Order: sequence, then C-alpha cells, then structure tokens
Amino acid sequence: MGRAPCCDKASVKKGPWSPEEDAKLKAYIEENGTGGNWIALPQKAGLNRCGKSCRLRWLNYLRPDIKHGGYTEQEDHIICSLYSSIGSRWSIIASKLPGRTDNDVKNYWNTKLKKKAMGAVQPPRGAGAGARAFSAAPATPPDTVQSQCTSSAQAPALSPASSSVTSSSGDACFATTMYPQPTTSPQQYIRFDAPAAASQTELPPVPPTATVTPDGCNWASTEAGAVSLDDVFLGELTAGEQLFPYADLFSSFTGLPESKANLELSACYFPNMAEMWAASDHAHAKPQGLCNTLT
DNA sequence: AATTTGGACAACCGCCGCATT
DNA sequence: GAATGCGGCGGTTGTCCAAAT
Repeated sequence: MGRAPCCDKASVKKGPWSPEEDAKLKAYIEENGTGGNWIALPQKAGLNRCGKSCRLRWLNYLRPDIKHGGYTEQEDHIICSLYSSIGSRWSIIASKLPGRTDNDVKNYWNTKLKKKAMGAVQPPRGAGAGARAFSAAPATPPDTVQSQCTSSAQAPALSPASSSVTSSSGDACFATTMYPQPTTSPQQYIRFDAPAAASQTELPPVPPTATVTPDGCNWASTEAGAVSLDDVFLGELTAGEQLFPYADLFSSFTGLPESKANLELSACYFPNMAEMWAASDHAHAKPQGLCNTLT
C-alpha cells in the first residue's frame, strides 16, 4: 500500500542549513507560528525544504532557549538514571532537562555518556556528585557484567537494540552496573543511588516491609526505617526542591497519582519496566511509556 | 606537512501512533 | 472499520574538525 512521501525528495534541498534558510524559517515561525502544519510551512516560508526538515531544524536548533553542550554533572546523572530506568526514551528524558532536545541528549549519550557509563565499571575520576554515582562501588566486576548481559535473552551488552524492550534488557545490565541492586531480586529493581551513600558500599536489601503495588512497583516503607531518604539521590535530582519533579513521569509508569508519587517516590526502587512487561502476567498490559515493539 | 583516526554534532530515514475523513 | 495524513520519535548516517601518527 505505502504512503505518499511528505514531500518531493528529489526537488527539495537536503543537507546542512544555510544562515539564510535559518533566518527565513526563524522569521516566519516567530511571526506566524508553525500553523500546525509543517508540511505546508516550507512553501509559505519560501523555503525549498521538506516540512519534516524544517520541523527538526526548528526544534533542535532554532527554537529559543535551546542549550547546546555544557552538560552539568547533574544533567549527566539525570540522563543516566532515566536511561537506566526507561531506556532510550530520549524525548521523555529531554523533557526533564530544560533547554535540551531529544536529539541533543541522544547524541550526548551516544558520544560521551555511554562511554562514561562503561567506564563507571572502573571508577573514572575523583570526587563530585556525578562521579560518586558512577563510582558507587559497583558490586559486579566488568567481566561478570558482560556475562550477565550476554546471558540475558539475546540482548547484546550495552548496545542499543531495536526495541525498547530488548534495549531495556540491555539497560537492565547497564543499570546493574551503574546502580547495584538489592540482592533479593536482582532482575527486578533499578536502584537510584545516593551521593550521600558513596561511603555505603553495601546496599540495603529490599526491606521486609516493602509493599508491591498491583503495578509491580515495590515500595519500601520509610516508616519502617528500612530505607531512608538518604538512600536515593533524589535530593540531587531535585536540586533542593521538596518534591520530586518527575512525579508526573513516574506516576504514569506506576499508575500512582502524582501526589502519591511525590510523597513516596523518594523511597522507591524503580522496577525495570521491560522486565515487568516481559513477564507473562504483563504481556498484554503494556505499561505506559513503553513502546509496544516487542522483538 | 600530509594523512589517518576518532569525536562531536547535524540531519535524514523510516516507522509508529493518533486524528481525521 | 479502513484509509489517509501528519507529527513525533528513535536509530542511523553524513560531515566537519581537531588530535594523533
């Protein structure tokens, strides 16, 4: 059947944008907006470009308040943490980093952070908030990690896979390196580590009082004192805020209302969503936020 | 000085989900 | 319910440039 292409690829210009094209596009959008129709926009703006190309150029480069480069340790930490939890959902990850685009975050991960994460198996550098997380005493030596990953289904170790699920299986291995997990159920939990816990080389086991929601998320009771607020690095993520800023994101994963996520997320071991989904009980109940390409 | 190599970033491609017809 | 159109997303490729040889 197929679909008609969005534009005549033979006649539209491709490749790098010239300053003149940038100026045209920027001027047009600033004056008229996108009009909700990117396909028609190039013609209106006097550009010989594909609508998709215009959209990408605007979103990734010309849009106001875009930040390029200069990632902070905190941003590194957020990216790594979210990647370990939700995989390569760059748009979601970027949405949590003001001024960053999905393409930028993706490039940054592929060119820098991934290697940094790999290097985290052997601590790459000295003190610092991010360094603490990366060097937080991984319980698993590199060769062991490799064997874990290769033994997990067919997912290659740390390499991007073709789907969120298989990718997340690899991510789980990544996460076991980046964020050592409670020993009682090594396949199910992604632990958000704490900078304050840098001196805590041993992780607390999942406390006996932990509860499991119908969603499969395990909640450790702070009232029981089993896991303190210091056991997670949310303090760093929130940069001093009282509430966890990603409650909306994680409430969508867990099914919990945002208010509950805000209150309780600080003591939550995030479940590996892909593992959960892969389990037969969840095979037909896709968690929100996971794509349904199951390969 | 010339060539090779690798990193960083921009841009493209193809697929998917959703809304509309 | 099927077909179509569009926006959005993630993976991949292309290009430029600096460092290394």
